[in-house]
Amino acid sequence: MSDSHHLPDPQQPHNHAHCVSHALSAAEQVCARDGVRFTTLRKRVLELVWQSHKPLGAYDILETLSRDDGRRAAPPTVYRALDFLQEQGLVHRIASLNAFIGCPSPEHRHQGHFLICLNCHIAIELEQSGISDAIAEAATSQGFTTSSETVEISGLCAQCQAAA
Amino acid sequence: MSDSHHLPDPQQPHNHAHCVSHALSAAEQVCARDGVRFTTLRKRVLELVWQSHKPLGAYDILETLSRDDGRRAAPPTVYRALDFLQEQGLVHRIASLNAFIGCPSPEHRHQGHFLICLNCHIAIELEQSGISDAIAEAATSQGFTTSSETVEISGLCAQCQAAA
DNA sequence: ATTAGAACTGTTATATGATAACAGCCCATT
DNA sequence: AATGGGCTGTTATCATATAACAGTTCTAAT
Repeated sequence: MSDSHHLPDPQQPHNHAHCVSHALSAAEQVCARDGVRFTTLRKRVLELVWQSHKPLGAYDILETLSRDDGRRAAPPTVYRALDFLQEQGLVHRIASLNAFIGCPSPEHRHQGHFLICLNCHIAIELEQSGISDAIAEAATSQGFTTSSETVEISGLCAQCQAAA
Repeated sequence: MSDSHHLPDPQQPHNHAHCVSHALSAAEQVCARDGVRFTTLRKRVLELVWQSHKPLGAYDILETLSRDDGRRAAPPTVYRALDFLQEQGLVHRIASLNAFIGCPSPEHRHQGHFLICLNCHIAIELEQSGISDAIAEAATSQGFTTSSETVEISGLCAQCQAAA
């Protein structure tokens, strides 16, 4: 479980196969650790979510799945897999997009905070950002107890700005 | 436009009629200032959104509207009004709830950041919270240019914790 | 090895949230 | 009073998500 190496910056060109294989093996480990079943379907869905760094809609996944199998899969098939993956912290849901994205560091449970590019549609998960601290402070000041955080920042990523 | 007085804490019992009348007159002023039409429909929808401090779904608004008029209103009627109100900064959309809530301070344009109680369903808009600073810092560190922020914190408000 | 129960998946139907497209109306300006 | 832009009505449809139940597969206990 040596996870001290860096994952590539999703904004930069990179060998994305590494992202996928890393995500899948991390998922195997998480599921083994937690004693839950990483079934074929769940693995396929996670793999599809990881096909890029862009959040993917449930119906997009459904379509790919249906095409691959040559028969029409139904929504609950995908939603149940996605629910499972979210529960295990393997994917995050992006509320502002109704879409799902793979979590790059599922071994420790956390809330995802995202930068979402309006141009290339990539979503970058922020880690150690100070945002959680600011939220905790604001919540405390109102006597509020936090149980989940939705933080989704839309704008332009560095690459797309450079291109424009 | 003297707006230096305090709005009541939505968590505390308060004379909610004041909230509504304040919101409506603020809206009148904003629309007059910006040269846009605060029509009867738009006013009615804003009033409905302000019936409580709980985010309200578009179809809830639609239902009330239909009931009041004795005939079935159609979704675009409400969505167009809501779009307008959002554009003017008079309401915010809560992405994690697919719902809408009145903005307590529409005179200056801003992103809403919210604490949302899972028990009583009230949403408290944070003002001056330090969250924006933390976001700006995180975005800058990634070379990202922010154009909009979705910040929605779910948990338990002070009142509901006290009650439990 | 067998089996009973739990967990997972398939399938049909439906709920819920949002928008496209076009017709008609109102109202501010001329 | 005419006209043109903006607002609203209406129908149809799309997009996202879930309920309910049937059937299958896996696991754990015998």
